[in-house]
Amino acid sequence: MNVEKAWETLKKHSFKRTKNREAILEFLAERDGYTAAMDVGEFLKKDNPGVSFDTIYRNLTTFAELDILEETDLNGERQYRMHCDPGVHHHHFICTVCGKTKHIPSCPMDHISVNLPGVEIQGHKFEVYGKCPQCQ
Amino acid sequence: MNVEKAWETLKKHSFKRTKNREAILEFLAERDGYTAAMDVGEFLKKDNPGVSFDTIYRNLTTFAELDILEETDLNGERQYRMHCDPGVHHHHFICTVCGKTKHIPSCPMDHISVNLPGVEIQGHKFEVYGKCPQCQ
DNA sequence: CTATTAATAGTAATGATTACGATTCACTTC
DNA sequence: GAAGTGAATCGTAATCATTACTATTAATAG
Repeated sequence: MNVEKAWETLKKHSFKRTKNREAILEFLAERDGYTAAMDVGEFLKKDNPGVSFDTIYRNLTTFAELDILEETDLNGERQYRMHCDPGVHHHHFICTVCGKTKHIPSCPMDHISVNLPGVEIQGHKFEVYGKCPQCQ
Repeated sequence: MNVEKAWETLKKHSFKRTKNREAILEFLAERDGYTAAMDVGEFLKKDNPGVSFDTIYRNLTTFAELDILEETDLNGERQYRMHCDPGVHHHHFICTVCGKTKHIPSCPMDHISVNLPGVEIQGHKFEVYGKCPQCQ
C-alpha cells in the first residue's frame, strides 16, 4: 500500500484531504515497521505543534478500519504500519527494539488443525518477536 | 498447576504465605480462562476491601515470573490464568466474551519455516479468538 | 517472644487513550 | 470564486489501567 492508493480509498469513502492525514500517511509510508500512535503524534507536532490526541487517534483508527494501516498492540501501546498488502493474509516478525517488521507469508491456521468443537472462530494473532540484524 | 504446587514454588523462592496471595491463587484456580488484573483485584476486595493496586499487580507479576500464572495482553488489559502445564509449550483459543480458554497443543513455530536470515528470535505469540459454545 | 525484612495499605503519579464543546476548514453548489 | 454545510480539528479535561512511593503491618526465623 502506498500513499496514492490510500487516498483513493479515502476518497471512495468521502473522507476529506487534510494536512494531518497527509502527514500521517507520508510518515508511515517512509517507515518499514510498526510505530506507536504516540510517536506518530510526535511527528505531526513538528509541522503542527497543536495537533490534538483526538486527531491522531481518530485518523489512525479510521485508517486501520479502511485497511490502509495494520494495527497491533505491543507492550501496552497501539502500533500502526502501512498495510503491506491489503487482502492478502499474512503475519510479521517484529523487532522488539526498533519495531521493524519482516513479512511471514504463511499462516498457522493453514498448518494447524485447531480442534475446537463448537467454538466460533473470529480471528487470530501470530507474531514472532526478536531482534533484527541492525539491533543486535 | 494447582494451588498446592504454586505454594511449593513460592516456598522454594522464599515468598511468604499471605492472605492476599492465597486469595489470588484460589480465585484463579477456580477459573478456566483469562481474567483481567483489575477483576482479580475486584475479587480480592470482597474479603479485603483495602487491597492496594500495588499488592495486586506485584503479586500477579511475581506469579507470572515464577511460571505459576500465564499472562497475556487482551484489548489493552493484562490478563492472567493458572499455568495449564508449566514447562510444556502450548497456545490457547480465547473466548472474546468470557475469557475462557481451550488448549492448543501444537505450535506454529514447529510447522512454519520462518525464513528470517540474521534475526535473533526471542519469542512469539499465537492466540485464536472467538466465541465458546456458551457465549454464542 | 523478638527481630528482621518482606508484604501491604493508602494514596499520588504516570502514560496512553477517550471524550467533547467550540472553532476551523475542505469541499459542494451556485 | 463566494457562501454554506458538515466533516475535521483544537484545546483541554476526563478516564482507565498501571506504576510508584512511604509509612505501617505482619510472616517467618531464631
